[in-house]
Amino acid sequence: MERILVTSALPYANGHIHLGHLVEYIQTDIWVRYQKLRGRRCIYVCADDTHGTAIMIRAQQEAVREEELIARMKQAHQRDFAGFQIQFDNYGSTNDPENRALCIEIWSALRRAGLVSQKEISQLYDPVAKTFLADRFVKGTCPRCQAPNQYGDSCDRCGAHYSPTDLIDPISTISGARPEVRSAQHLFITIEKLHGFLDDWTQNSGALQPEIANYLKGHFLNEPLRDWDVSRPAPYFGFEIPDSPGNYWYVWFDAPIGYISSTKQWCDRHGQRLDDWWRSEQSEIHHFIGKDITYFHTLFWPAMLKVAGFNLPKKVHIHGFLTVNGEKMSKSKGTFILASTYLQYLDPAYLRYYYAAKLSSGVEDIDLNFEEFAGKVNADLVGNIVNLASRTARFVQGQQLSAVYPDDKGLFARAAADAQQIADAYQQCDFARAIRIILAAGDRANQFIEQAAPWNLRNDASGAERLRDVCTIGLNLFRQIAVYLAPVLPRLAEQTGELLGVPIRHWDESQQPLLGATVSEFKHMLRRVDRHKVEAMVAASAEPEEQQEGSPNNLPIDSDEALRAEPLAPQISFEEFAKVDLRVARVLEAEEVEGAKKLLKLTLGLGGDHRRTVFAGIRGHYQPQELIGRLVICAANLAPRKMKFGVSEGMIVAVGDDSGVYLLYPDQGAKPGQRVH
RNA sequence: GGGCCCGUAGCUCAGCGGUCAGAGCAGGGGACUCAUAAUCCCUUGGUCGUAGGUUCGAGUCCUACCGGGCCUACCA
Repeated sequence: MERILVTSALPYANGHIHLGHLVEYIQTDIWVRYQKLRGRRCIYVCADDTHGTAIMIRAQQEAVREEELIARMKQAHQRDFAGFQIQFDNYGSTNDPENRALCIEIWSALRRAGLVSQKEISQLYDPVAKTFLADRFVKGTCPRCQAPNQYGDSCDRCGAHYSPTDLIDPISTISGARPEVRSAQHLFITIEKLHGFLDDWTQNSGALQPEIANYLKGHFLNEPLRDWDVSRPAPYFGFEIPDSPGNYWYVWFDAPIGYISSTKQWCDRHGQRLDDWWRSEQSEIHHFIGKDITYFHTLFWPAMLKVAGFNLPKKVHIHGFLTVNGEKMSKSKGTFILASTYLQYLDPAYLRYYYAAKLSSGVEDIDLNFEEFAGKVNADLVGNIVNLASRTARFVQGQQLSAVYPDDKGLFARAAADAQQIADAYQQCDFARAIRIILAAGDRANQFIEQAAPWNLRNDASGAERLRDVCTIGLNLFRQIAVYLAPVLPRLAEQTGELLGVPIRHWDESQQPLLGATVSEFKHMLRRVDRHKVEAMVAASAEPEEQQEGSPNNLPIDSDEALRAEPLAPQISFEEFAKVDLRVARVLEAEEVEGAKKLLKLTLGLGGDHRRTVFAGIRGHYQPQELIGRLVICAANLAPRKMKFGVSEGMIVAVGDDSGVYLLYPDQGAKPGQRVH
């Protein structure tokens, strides 16, 4: 195939990217990077989905123009994606002029095919906000079970389905006004006329996973397809329909067209013809979507493409949802984690790897379990894979790898032969299988190094050649794995290129060992997951208001063990307390103290040039790296104390004993130098 | 109401009609010390949700039931 065009679903401009979205974008990005690594001509396009009532209302609430809102959100989305190394070839917007032009083109085709009809629809209307109300913007009392505060389409208490006009005492969630029933003319697409085509395409084209094909057959295609309502009366934020003034295309009509218009933008920038990508036998289209938007992409969208003469998707890859610690993401539990929040605390490589290790080609949900997340990354990635480089490169720093590949008992050849299986797994989106095969190669490599014991060869001149050979093998086995993992961990592939002086560019580099290359100084490629940071991320994501809603009965029952172990000190006066000057300080530097078992040497900043050197007995409980930048509380007027390793000019406040030490941190907003009162 | 998916060791999963059901992590024991408390070796652990059926033979196919998740078109 000459060209491969890949898309992810267009994120809605009404909210920020969170870890649930990222399942899809990371999955797609891995697949695209795999294709590119194989040397295939592949582009990855996406865009912001910007239209609809929700955007209009939000813009009203924030008192900005819609264009401003969506521009701001697009910028935020792109920054989040870049932070996770998701590499789009083009990122557009459904509000771009290219999209309008393509909407018109496809609309005309639907008109010409006689598929557009007009019908009058009765809908609830908010007279205050002056807008028609989608079901989700209406609340009221369930007509069946009398449950209050139910949405306009169904009751989550008794499960009844009804029309919003059946609700008792309905109110608009936008203005609080009582909605009235109004009717308006809507435009419909008679998708039933394409029923035969959809039967065939969904069941026989191979574009859909079997369970999806089944689902469609059992649910939609077993009866006449209902007409699809594709217009909304003004006011609506979207494109006005040229031949139906006052009506706008429903957001789900123009959203998928964004796939094409984003491609168009890329083509215009690269001197390519759009038709070579969207109307060509030599091009295949792959959509990656979540299961919630299945029918839009497997019924309406193929119907539109068919009528307008575009290529049909070669494959619609449908994935499940993300749960966190086994439950739906929850704002109150701090498991509704935004991409930007994650990036403040953790390396994106962790999540890319973790998702890859859990993703298969099915539509099952995947669970992000933080305990497993930390364990998997630390054990598999750092302990097994990266450790291969870490434990061999240092022996041959600044030297060259052997000129002839030494006898490695067939290890390199064996892993080279795995390439086909790994490639198949990537191609089928069964990344979990790819990772399993790759990890097995890592295990074999570690076993080899264990047996070859390079550390026993280094001090012996006669062992120098053998040492070089062993490290040549170890580093090549590592590099081979880095090639296989390059789609998942692009940064690791880059670092491997830097270490060995030859960049990784192609899958086939897994097939031949690298010889004679000069080994650079080894630098850590990936740090272990710091569980404190995971906790901090969850804490930062928790919405405090909802936490307070928790019943007092849910408070943990604390033992008085700590109090008994260390009884309260004698009472003091306020004046005595006030003598202690506690200050907020920022950790500017942190390092382990040579020769000391428990001490870390910290440089604290109190703002401006005011600095203190403090020795704290927290080594083993905190990594120096993780402390840098944090705010702590320091006893600032304590007399300096000479210690074996230098003078300590204060103390930092912490609780605990040898079994665990916990630093105290000021809440957000505190500034260095502020006094504790 | 209808539909789809899932239910295999404490956890995450592999196994998709045929050797005594496997891996990683966690747990237990040992070795090593090059490495980011990394690595290596050994080891504990499952009547494969339940009950029937098809078959010479079933986690593996069929049926029912139980449990969990999700979807159900003028919701983005």
